[in-house]
Amino acid sequence: MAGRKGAAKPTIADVAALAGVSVSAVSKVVNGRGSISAPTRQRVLDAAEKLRWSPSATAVALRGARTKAIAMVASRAPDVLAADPHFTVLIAGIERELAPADHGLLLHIVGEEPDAEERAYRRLAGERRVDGVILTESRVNDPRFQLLRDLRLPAVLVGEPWPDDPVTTVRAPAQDAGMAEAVAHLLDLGHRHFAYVSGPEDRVHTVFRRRVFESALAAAGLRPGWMMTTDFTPQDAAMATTALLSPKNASRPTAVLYANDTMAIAGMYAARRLGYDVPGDVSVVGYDDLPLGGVVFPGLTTIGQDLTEIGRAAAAEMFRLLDVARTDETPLPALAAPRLVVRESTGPARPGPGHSPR
Amino acid sequence: MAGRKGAAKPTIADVAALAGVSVSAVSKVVNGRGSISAPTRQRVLDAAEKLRWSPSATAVALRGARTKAIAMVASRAPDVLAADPHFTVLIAGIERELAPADHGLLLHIVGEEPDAEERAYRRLAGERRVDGVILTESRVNDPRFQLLRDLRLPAVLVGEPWPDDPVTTVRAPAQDAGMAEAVAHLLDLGHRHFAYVSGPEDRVHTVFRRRVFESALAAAGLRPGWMMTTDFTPQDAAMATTALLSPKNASRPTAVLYANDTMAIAGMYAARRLGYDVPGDVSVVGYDDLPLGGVVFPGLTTIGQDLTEIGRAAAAEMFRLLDVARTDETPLPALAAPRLVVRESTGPARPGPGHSPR
DNA sequence: ACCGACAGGTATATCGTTATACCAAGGCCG
DNA sequence: CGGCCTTGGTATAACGATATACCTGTCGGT
Repeated sequence: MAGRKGAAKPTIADVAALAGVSVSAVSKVVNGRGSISAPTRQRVLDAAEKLRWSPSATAVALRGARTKAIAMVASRAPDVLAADPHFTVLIAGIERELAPADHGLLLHIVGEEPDAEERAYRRLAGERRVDGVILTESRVNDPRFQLLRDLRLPAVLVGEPWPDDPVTTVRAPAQDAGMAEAVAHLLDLGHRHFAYVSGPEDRVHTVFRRRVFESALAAAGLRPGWMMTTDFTPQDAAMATTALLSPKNASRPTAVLYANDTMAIAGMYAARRLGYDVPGDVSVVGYDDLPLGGVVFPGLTTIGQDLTEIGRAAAAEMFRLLDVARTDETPLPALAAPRLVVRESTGPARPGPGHSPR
Repeated sequence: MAGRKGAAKPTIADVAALAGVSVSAVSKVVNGRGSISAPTRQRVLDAAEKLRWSPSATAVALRGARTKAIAMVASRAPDVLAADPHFTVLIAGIERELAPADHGLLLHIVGEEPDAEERAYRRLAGERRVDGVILTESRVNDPRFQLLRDLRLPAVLVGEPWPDDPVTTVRAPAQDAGMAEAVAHLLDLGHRHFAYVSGPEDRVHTVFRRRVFESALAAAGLRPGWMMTTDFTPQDAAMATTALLSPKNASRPTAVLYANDTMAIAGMYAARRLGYDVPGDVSVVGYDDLPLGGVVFPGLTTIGQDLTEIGRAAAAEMFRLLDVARTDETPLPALAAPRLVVRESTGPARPGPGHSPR
């Protein structure tokens, strides 16, 4: 019952035959290149419509044109991805630009082993599957940029690059604004003992935000607070928080900042589990402003960035690199700087440091 | 400094020239087809290695072979994706099978408009970009199966299909086991007033789980409880919960089940915000068992399923459909039925229904 | 009346790979 | 020793679309 028309997929030759013209004529019509009379054009269009024909992407790609596909390689362990929708939101933004321009997004999730990642890139480039690559999570001395350069694959990085890394980058202006605002907010509330729970050490944004964090404290005449490194999982964040707030820790922080929202949420409840009140005993700040932060209780104070817009901007930048005309000519709005979103997880510091639970 | 070798990408002809053989010989070596003497084979392999050559995916695809790419189309609004890592985990599982077999995953995130989705499929099929499609979120009278059949694109559905929908399906056995277990658990704890907060009505799993929920209650001689429909966002779940627990609601439920974990977490804190204790006043149950449920406080009791394994199984099933040999010959373990994971968000029902907050 | 320009097409080489058909040389058997 | 198989290759035609080169009328200008 389904598609009783001939079994095989139609080719440009079928369309030409049905329209009674040559294949060249069909090609010209669909690409608007030569000069074809209106009636002929219409016959071709009708024939294509009738046969449900559209040019084979592989044939077009082989002919030397573009693949019309962009790759994104995410190198995080599955259980990290399982907790944090960060990537999904970014991807949704990328797709918003790609889809209307008829480009596809080839997604690769590779483990954290570095050679697995390199192999993935080599395959992508060697097989000429994609026109470009969007990268995230820049690392210190990231080998990927040089690799992609060698492979002659255009690349766009989302987020902060290591200084002088030669790569096109998309990021909001005033990257440090959010963190600075958060520290100011907490200082206002009387906090003097801080901790920062970061992601892995090799991530540029870990190093970068840590630096902003420390200099904001230094500007207030405070020594850098506690620095905890995690693997980005909420479990690890909970463990780090438990260690920070342990009664054995004589100089417990009263304010803890986390590198993403899910870690902050995990930390917030780890504190509660220990008997601390949030924000009464400990103030908590996240990063990203994902929807979940708005519905937990207490609501999560966090540093917000519009990941969807950042994704769109990255895709648009890739199109610029590839010289692809965006379908929607209206320029994308400028990216907004990260901003502090104050909810309920931050509050006045209790007088005197080193207070105990209960 | 980068790649001072000739600028252009090497082709099979370059390899053949360097090895001093014909292109056919090279092709035979890399595909292991004809009979080639060991020394010749080695020279070819060395040449390929030296030039960093690998066969162009487009050329191979054009030749009539496979694209070596699978598509997955997710049709959820971006803000839903932003909250729920469900898809990311599934995708990670799919990739685990695809990557070693050198297959790519082409991801499309389309809005919820139904024609946008159809267009996406038509493009994928028309352009012959992928060998098959993995579907999720089966809908009632889902038009996609017939469409993909017409387009002759192999499809694998993840999750419960509408009865008699003609599609290859991957799902755990005893789909209703988890929900039944949860209801039994709550009955044991003395609960008699239930609510179910579901996703959109047109999703098959909404209808299906609702039915299991109702029949489990009926088996205990109870009338079906409250049924709330949401758009899957945590915000909507919070609103639904607030309505359920409103003092104006004379027959408030003492146990609420949610269609996913983020909704359950949102619901749990909506209840707390109203002054109810969880699990003291209200018990809460989620679905999926994502990592976050283990770190919130109180820990989320939820119906767990191994989404990563389900993703793997879907990819493996696709390979079976496409007649692609899996690289890892060891058969995948059978999928486990959804099971209740008891944490802290469920507890004994307070005597007497209709209790008030505080 | 003849030339050139132009509209409206057609024929064909090309992209990189693989499969089919083919071929040459050597060994084995009757 | 002639015929036939096997080994180790080579030449070439696809795959589907596009761009280049080419052809054929028709019209305008001189």
